[in-house]
Amino acid sequence: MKHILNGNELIERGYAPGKTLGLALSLIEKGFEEFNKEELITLLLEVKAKPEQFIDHEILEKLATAIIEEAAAPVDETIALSAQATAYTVYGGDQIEEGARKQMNIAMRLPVSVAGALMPDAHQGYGLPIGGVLATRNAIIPYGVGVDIGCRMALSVFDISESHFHENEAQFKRELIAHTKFGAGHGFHGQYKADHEVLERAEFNLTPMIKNLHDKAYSQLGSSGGGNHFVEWGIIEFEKDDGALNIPKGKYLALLTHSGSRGFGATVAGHYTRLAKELCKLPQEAVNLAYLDMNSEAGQEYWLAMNLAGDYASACHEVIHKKLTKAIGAEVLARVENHHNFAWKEVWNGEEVIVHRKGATPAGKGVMGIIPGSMTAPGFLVRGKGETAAINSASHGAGRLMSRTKAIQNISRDQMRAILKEHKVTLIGAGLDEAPMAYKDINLVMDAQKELVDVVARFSPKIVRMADDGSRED
DNA sequence: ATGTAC
Repeated sequence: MKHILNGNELIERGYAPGKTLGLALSLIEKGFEEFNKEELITLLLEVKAKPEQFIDHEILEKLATAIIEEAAAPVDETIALSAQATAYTVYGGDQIEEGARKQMNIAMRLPVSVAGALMPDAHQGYGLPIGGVLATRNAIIPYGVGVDIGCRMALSVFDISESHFHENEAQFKRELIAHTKFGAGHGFHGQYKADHEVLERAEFNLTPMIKNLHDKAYSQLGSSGGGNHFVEWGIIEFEKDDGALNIPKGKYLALLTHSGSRGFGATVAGHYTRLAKELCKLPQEAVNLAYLDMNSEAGQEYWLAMNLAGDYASACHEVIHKKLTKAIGAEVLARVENHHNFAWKEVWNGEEVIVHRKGATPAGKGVMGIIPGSMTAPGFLVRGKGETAAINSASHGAGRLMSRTKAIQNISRDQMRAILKEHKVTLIGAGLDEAPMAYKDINLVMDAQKELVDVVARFSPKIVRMADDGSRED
């Protein structure tokens, strides 16, 4: 090397480390033989101070251009992640895929993260894993709630015996077909549209975007959508009297529904995720965890819209249950419901936090919830034990064993028919991606969360309706 | 999860 000038000397004299420093060091090798070290430093500091005077310089033009560009570039607003992830508890660890753990590790490095937990049905999602619970300080993460805001379960227990149900299965199947609606984009039209007071809520006027969704929300009220959503008749068994629900031990007909906030919630989720990504710049590995400050206008807007979507999802279940209860002429003995894609303000370890449950069932002490299995595996009515390490949560189901594509490739129609026959389950709709074999063993998942919930009753699906195979439904 | 890309 011709010159004895090194990078550290330039940094000491006020050159910022990075692209321009490297450029300066390489360019001085292309000439300046007559310059001594001090003269070189003076020259380079001059370029840095007044780059515009050097933009026509034969050698230093590139350096001057880079300095001007750097000065014009916006300040890097990226929020740094903590080097160390805050510790969190994993339930059913040996059944949880690596991708879900990696995502949770990143979430636990957010500056707003207070506590987290992975439920035994956890698997990889966008941002926060499905089956992930995250408590934050004064921040709400749209992708920590999930795309289907207010996705939830609802159960009605009827005063109808198992034998009465079996003697009239054809009628129950008929009513299930008559009063439910499945498929992406689908809803009710004209006189078939349902009504509910949620449609009168003032929050529908919160923003023009939300106002524009009112018609769609009206039309889709009481519909179920697609994917893993279902409406099913089944038999629920209480092995002992339940005082809280006032249900004597025994078997009853029950209706179990799984669906969310349809197109309304999906559009709200998409809008505020995009907004959060604009307002909250995070490193590449964490972009889908962009959060909104709860005190900001956007944060407050999302909070109201999310709660509206949650109430709308609840209303959809209520409409389905009312229609079917009326159709079969039954009396409802008990009703249980819960969100499993939502965020709540809760106190955890003495601090008010925002608890995000993305595919997780609230399981505070004494809180009832529903954890479905699959179309042939049992679902469970549970009572939370209020486990602090799990942030008062439990799994939201069995969790997937195979991705949708893998299930379609690996499971045959015959296998599907055989397992339905074996469990005496009648199925309307559904593709192979929802086959029972695509899911983990719910019994193993329940075993892994004995510290989180007690089982109150066991639900066995009998007549299940889901959306037809994806692609062509029109 | 959702109509088809704000």
